[in-house]
Amino acid sequence: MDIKASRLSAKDRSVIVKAMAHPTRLLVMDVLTQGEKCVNELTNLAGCDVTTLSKHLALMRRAGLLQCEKRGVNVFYQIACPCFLEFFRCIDLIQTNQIHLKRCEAC
Amino acid sequence: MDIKASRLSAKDRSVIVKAMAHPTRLLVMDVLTQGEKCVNELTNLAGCDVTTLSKHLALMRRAGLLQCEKRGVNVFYQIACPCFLEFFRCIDLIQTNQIHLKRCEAC
DNA sequence: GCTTTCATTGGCAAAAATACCAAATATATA
DNA sequence: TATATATTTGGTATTTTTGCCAATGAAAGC
Repeated sequence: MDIKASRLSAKDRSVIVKAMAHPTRLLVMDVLTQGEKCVNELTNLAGCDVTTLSKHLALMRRAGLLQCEKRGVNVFYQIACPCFLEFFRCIDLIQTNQIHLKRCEAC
Repeated sequence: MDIKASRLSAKDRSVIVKAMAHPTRLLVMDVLTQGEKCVNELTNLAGCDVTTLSKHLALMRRAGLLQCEKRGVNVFYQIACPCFLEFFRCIDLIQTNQIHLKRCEAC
């Protein structure tokens, strides 16, 4: 079964994009492309307070970026949508591309 | 000649993602997928003050999302990287996908 | 039961982002 | 040159986001 994406409004899109727009959250996304991790592990990798990371994760989950599953005392987070690898490639390309583009003389 | 994207840090990526993370800026991106537009036209579509839109555009340009060209009194903006159509499809899919995903019982 | 570990939530101060006004700049045209 | 139009920049009040502490909840082991 194929899922057809309906067109979102700019407002709705911004909720999702904002949920990615933070260094810590992008780091988490990147780490999770390797597979699921629990909050504890992610906290060590991010190097911030657990409570801070927990709030980042909750935000990302509400936006539909992540899914989580509780097993024992741990809560494991994983990426909800596999298209992010493509997304990051795109983002990285923007920066690289920039160097090759002719700058606008007027601006 | 093919451009190879180097891997960016989460911090560098966040600059680019943040530059998209606003309803008005996403609207602009969407409009510009149809082709270049001048600031005046974009202002009418966005429905905010010209000075506000101008600052949004400057931000997006600095991040490498947009390019601009001055012709006469007008400054025309266009998308710098064609991969955004793919990007938006991905974003829209997240929301649609969300409905189909099993919610995490623990969270 | 009590204790420990893992994770989330409430609250709040600090930092960042946003939006408008006023002013400046640039270009075309009379 | 003076005037009108298009756009950008400086300044600032307002709103939003962020990050930590303290407190709470939840599961596992003693």
